[in-house]
Amino acid sequence: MSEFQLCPKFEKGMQMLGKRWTGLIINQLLSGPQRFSQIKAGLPISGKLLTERLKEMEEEGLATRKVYAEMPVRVEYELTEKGKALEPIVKEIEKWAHDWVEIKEKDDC
Amino acid sequence: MSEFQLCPKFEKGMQMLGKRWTGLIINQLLSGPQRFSQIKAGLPISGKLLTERLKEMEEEGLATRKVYAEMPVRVEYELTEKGKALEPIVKEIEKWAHDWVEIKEKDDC
DNA sequence: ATATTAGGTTACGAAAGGTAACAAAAAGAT
DNA sequence: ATCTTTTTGTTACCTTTCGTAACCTAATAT
Repeated sequence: MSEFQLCPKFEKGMQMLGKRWTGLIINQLLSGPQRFSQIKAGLPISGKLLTERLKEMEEEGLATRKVYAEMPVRVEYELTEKGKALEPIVKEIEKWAHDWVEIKEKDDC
Repeated sequence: MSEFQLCPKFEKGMQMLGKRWTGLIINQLLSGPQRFSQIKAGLPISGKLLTERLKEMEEEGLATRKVYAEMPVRVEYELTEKGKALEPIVKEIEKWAHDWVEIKEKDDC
């Protein structure tokens, strides 16, 4: 017995956000274009996984990758319109987390 | 070099939603308390994973499990206040998916 | 005794995640 | 010319999580 009247668009969206790190990377990029090492410094993610996620995000049309052939090469990632449109979701998650998530230490943020 | 000024509550929230199936299960339960088999019928998830996720959701305080000792046993899962408070997030994801996700087939939903 | 039904659990191979060492490319130093 | 440094990855290797299918339990019905 299997009846999936689930909206495929919604399911797809959930799959994207429901992938480890993706939401946090988007949050990081919401504050503006950033280079690889900056994103990495802001999150407890390994280089391997960050590369992987950024590649996926490019393929999904959430972010763009730009290479600047400078001194040591500079690579910047920037959210597309589609990516920036995720901001309300991230903000709602922030609100919810603030109101409902308990953390041992007194980390009020 | 690692500088994580990331809010732990936010990170925790992201970890919860950023886990496969969790978002879709919450969406399913937003329409009211449901028994195990109903949830399973509404999603392409295996019984094993559904059990696992529901257990995690109980531990996180997102849902409760009630056993009714009837004919064949009936087990119902229901969102807590904390769980119901996720509704705005789910709605935002629905909106975003509707506006931005493209699907091959003409599944407008 | 056997079958049925709901809600799981177990075993096992496949896929994804995490860590750490290594690589490419290009400028600058020796 | 060779060596070093910097940034952005990549590879090898091991652990954890997923996914499928078979099996289990308890209570009734046949």
